[in-house]
Amino acid sequence: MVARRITIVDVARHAGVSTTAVSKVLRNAYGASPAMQTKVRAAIEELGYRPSAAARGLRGRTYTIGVLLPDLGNPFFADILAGIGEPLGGTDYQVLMASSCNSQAGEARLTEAMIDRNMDGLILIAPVSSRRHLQNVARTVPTVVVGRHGHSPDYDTVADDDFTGAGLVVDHLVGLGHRHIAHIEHRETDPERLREMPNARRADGYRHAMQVHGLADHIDVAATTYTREGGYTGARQLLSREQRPTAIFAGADIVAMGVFDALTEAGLSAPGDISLAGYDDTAFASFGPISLTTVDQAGHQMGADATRLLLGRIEDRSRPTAQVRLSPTLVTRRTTAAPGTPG
Amino acid sequence: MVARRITIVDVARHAGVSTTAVSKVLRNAYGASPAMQTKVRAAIEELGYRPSAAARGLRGRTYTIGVLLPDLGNPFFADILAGIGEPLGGTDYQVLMASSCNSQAGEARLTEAMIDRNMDGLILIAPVSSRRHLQNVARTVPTVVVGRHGHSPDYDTVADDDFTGAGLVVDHLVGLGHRHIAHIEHRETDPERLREMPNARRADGYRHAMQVHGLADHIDVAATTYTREGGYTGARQLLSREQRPTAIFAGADIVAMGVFDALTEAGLSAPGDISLAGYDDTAFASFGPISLTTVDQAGHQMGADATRLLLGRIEDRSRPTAQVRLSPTLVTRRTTAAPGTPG
DNA sequence: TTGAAAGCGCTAACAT
DNA sequence: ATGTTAGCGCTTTCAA
Repeated sequence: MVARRITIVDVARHAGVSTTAVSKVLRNAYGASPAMQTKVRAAIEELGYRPSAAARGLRGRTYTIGVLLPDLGNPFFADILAGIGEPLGGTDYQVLMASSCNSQAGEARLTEAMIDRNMDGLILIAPVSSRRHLQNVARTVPTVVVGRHGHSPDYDTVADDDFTGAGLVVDHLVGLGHRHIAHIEHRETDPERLREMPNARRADGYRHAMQVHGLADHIDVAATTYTREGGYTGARQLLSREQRPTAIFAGADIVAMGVFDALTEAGLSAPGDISLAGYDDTAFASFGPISLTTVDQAGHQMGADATRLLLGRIEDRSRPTAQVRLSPTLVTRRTTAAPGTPG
Repeated sequence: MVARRITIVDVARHAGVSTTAVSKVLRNAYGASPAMQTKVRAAIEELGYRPSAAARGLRGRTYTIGVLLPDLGNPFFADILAGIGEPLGGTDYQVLMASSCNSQAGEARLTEAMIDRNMDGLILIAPVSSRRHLQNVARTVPTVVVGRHGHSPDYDTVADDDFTGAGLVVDHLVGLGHRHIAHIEHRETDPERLREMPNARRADGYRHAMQVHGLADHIDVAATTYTREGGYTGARQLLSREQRPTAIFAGADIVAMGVFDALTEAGLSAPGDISLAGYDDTAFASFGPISLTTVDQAGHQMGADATRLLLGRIEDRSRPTAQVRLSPTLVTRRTTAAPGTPG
């Protein structure tokens, strides 16, 4: 009932050549005459042969790249994914993704699963694992880490300059006349993550920019999480301050979404009652009724760069690692205005 | 430099048994005494052995389930994904996803890629491929199709009762006093898809419900696509009608998002100027400033049911196919009100 | 340039 | 209950 799959043996027989010859043509390897190539390709075509990636993996490559996402709910990752796919057009590589649910355990399980499935390379997006774990992964399989700072001799990195990006937001708000600018950050205590995670760099950038503007006394941070719930909780904290901020810089658009939930609940609006800025420039930010001021960190390009680095590392595992740092840009929309501007 | 991977041979040697014995323990297969089990498990533990899914796949299973998503931008799919993972906890199965970019070519390429990688089973979410292609896939590998109607002897299906769901929305709007209720649908011409695609069923449900309420003359459909752009375009069409509708039923929340874009642009709001309902009950719908009336189609449960059906089919490929039909429920929020209600 | 033959790590018949 | 052996479909030496 189920048709037997066409194998390389069938192709070889059909073309009247050896399986070795077919293999060489498949891989564009050295040692196949034009005549041989033609013959083999014709046989492949006629038989509708497709190589088994699983079997190939046992000796050579699986032509599979694994992408680890923290979660699917955050629309920012869709941008990165689109970028990742771009340089792969026209190659035999396929991208397979998995979501780690933002947990160290999940990341460990999934990186192992991808290694066990002989993937040729891994792209880890904003991983929360320890540096040690990342190194172990990278020593086993070519790896690129996206959205996390810190050099490594074992993996390449692509990240946005989050420190500067946060500064852009503060500069913008100060320029509008704000002084009480609060920030909602993702709570971080681990010293390693404090150095490497984008959220920590943004919080640092916020603090630094406030100081530069002589507003050190007005630094006000609500430490929650980079989720919609975190934004809601953080905003409630900030709104109940004795000295309520006139502007909130949420560390991510998804956080700003939660801030909006809290504002709505409190009968407030942005920018009428309070200015609000996010980070990531997700599709949500450009949404008409919201029109969120945010920071574009070029997710698409981050993804494309990551793929290019990975393909390079797959070809040559010993080449020195690279660190790509992308410059963010401010996207001014309608949720930020001078304090006291009527809604 | 790169440590050689531990194989089943290492484990066998370490435990002083045959590789067959180890294999049996790994698979909980018949023919391994408790003593043997203990010995082997200890060796596995000590050596930190993990089986190569790739190698296993060549003979048995890869313990990998492939999920095909139309796109990552639509937050509804995150719900389904969460549901898919649920019954897999505690098993050796891993879920690997890929996004087909909503194209037939993409779906064909990715289903092939998953088959070439020896996946044990496939879950196809709202596929746009021809029924013929789906059958071919399902005859090659156990397959469950989610979010698409139509029986098949080869694959199981899980779908929401979209026809009824659309009726719920119309009933609600009519109950509020609306008569000019318009619908934005995903344009469909292919007769097969007209029968099977959820969007077509929703459009049918809308038309049918309008007739039941004696509003056949007020049926008004803008045919675009189930995207934010489609919602925007459709809304612009509807807003420029001589007889402007007092309510719009968008076929999906993501479409409603585009409608909001258009409303904002036109200086209108919901429900003040026009009532608006969506479909899917995504995270976006519950967003405070929006609070969209919509239909909950229990994405989580759809995913969980799909996985259970798939696991069953993997165990027994010859069992008859099942069709699970889930009942949608209306989620009333703040974008719908009686016509003429002040915003 | 071509092909024969030996594996990759595992599972499944088939002994014992 | 345990082990021996032959593959799964491919790639990679290594001869010819």
